[in-house]
Amino acid sequence: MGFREDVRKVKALADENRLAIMLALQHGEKCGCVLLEELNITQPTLSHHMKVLCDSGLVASRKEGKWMHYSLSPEGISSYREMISGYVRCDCEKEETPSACCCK
Amino acid sequence: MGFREDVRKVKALADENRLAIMLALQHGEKCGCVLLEELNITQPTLSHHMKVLCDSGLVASRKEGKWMHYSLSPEGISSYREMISGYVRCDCEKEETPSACCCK
DNA sequence: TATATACATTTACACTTGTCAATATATAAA
DNA sequence: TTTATATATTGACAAGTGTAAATGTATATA
Repeated sequence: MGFREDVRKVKALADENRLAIMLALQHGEKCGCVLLEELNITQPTLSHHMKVLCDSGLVASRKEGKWMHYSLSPEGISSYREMISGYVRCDCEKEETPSACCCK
Repeated sequence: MGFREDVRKVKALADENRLAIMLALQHGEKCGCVLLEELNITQPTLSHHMKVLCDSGLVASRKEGKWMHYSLSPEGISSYREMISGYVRCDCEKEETPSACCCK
């Protein structure tokens, strides 16, 4: 079974601060120093969380001068949702009215 | 901020064995002893994972004699997907063609 | 009652993870 | 070059987590 990579992606969101970062980036790109002001964590801790999010593919980064700009990755988001959908769904396709299933 | 409960739900899937259990239950109800045969873990470990999944709401349990029958919870699945969608999405609603966004 | 089976709980341990202080690196400005 | 700013890395530590052995509990059967 090769769930290791999927577990890594799931774990990328298994933290309060990283959930907060995902919300903070929903309205567009932000640099690290701005995120740092919004979250009650130190700079090394933020740097650690951004690395986890970027490694998962959910967040993309762009360096400009001495600033790092972070933004949600459309491909990463799409891929993440599809991955989750593979595990969090029932077998309704074999039912009589699959389109009415809760998992849709 | 109150991400604690959401983090707990995310963490419910942040384990290889629990992902495997979600797949094993996709085709319908199974009792613990059957799951035990499919996974390479001991009985106490399975019991622990089932508790985590049930507490998250993703899995429902039903006791029948000395057997515990586990199944995916439609409500739990629906709720989980909605919760994830709240974090893993961009701000496309404010764009010109939100329906064409990757996050849909 | 005695025995067997299915499952839960307790306990202990190794491993992982989030955190911050200290330090390092890179870039821009004075 | 010197100084200030933004970020990354290292190291240490406490807390959390997955695991299995041992044990407990409930139910069914002989």
